[in-house]
Amino acid sequence: MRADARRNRARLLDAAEAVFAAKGSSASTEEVARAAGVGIGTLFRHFPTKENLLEAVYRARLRRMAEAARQLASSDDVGQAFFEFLAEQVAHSGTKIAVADALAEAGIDVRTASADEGREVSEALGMLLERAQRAGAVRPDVGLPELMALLVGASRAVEHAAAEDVRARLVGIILDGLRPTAGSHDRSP
Amino acid sequence: MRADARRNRARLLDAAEAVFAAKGSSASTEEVARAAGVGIGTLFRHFPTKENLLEAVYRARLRRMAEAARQLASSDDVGQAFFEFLAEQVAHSGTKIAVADALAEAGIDVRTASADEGREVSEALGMLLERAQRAGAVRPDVGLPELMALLVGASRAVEHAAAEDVRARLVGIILDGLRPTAGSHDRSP
DNA sequence: CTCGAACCGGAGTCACGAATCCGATTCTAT
DNA sequence: ATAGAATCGGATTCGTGACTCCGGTTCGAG
Repeated sequence: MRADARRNRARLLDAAEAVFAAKGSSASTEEVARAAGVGIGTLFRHFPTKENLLEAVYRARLRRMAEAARQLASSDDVGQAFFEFLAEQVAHSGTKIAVADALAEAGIDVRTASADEGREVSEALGMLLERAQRAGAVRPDVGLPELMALLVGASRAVEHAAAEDVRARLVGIILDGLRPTAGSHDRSP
Repeated sequence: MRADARRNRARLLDAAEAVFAAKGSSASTEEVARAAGVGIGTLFRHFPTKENLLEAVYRARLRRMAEAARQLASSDDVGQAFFEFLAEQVAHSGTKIAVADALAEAGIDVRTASADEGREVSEALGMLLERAQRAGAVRPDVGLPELMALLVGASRAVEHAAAEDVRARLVGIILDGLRPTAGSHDRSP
């Protein structure tokens, strides 16, 4: 693969992630190409289908997420790491709609195309969850399915909270539901 | 307004709600018309724009939601009523994507078109929340914005949980986050 | 340096879906 | 019962966006 081809492919992936994050996955391919600074032809050579491009973006995102989870799973304080991970993933969920859509589509992809990345995330997240539970930081009746669905929902919820402080409190509320016994309910940090 | 016109309008609204709930709001107008048993022309006479049709569906949904909240606000046990309301709205959120999208779009409409219904929901929900808090059933640092965002997020989350028991547990987790101190964490009812 | 292969770009094709138009078909007031 | 006004329905128009095609350009091995 030629050097310029690889560079363009990388640019396209980055641009796609940014554009889809900002405008939703119904943004046009042309816009992605423009944002990447390449022609449409180039986009379609690298990703023969829009769906294909979306899938690539999702996979990359999933891979990063799995990586983050894996790293945190071996942290000193697994409980704290667990909640930090969730807060991080939700709050900083790309810039906007990214993680939610990524996981939404991933829910489909897991069973179809991007099975590898899906499994990766499942394993890493499952590990993190299990350890956090064993450490007594998370109520024991929460399973991996609940956690993944909750992650999606939390991301969505945050999208609909404009103000920053509302977002923060929202994440706090959701995470508190995961604790074995309710934590401090202070409104200000 | 002629009787058949009114009847067709009602049919269209029902069909639209069902179709959009089942297939998302990107379903085609033709499909809605077919489901309603009328021609496309009829659809566009009643709702001159697809956006217009969507808005009508959302408004209707919001109105029903506000109505439900109002009724429960004067219940004997406001706390229980509060949680039942949320569980009901989330679980039975139309059949699929409805409430989430409805509220999502409503978030926009509230500031623009369907201001009336938006305010209605806000008031009713705010009332319900306040009373539930005063009754000590809901932690006091939760505001209306958090609650509405949480409603959206919870609906979304539930969508991504296929199994019925996962859904139930998920709702439980989310609602527990709203309690002043964690409730029972039993896995089975 | 040079040549061929691979890559780039964007004008053009094609399909799909929203919205229009008007002859055919009801309804309702008289 | 009947006129005529409003409504219905679907063939058609128009716009948008995914995807193709091919001449021009760029890379890199010899």
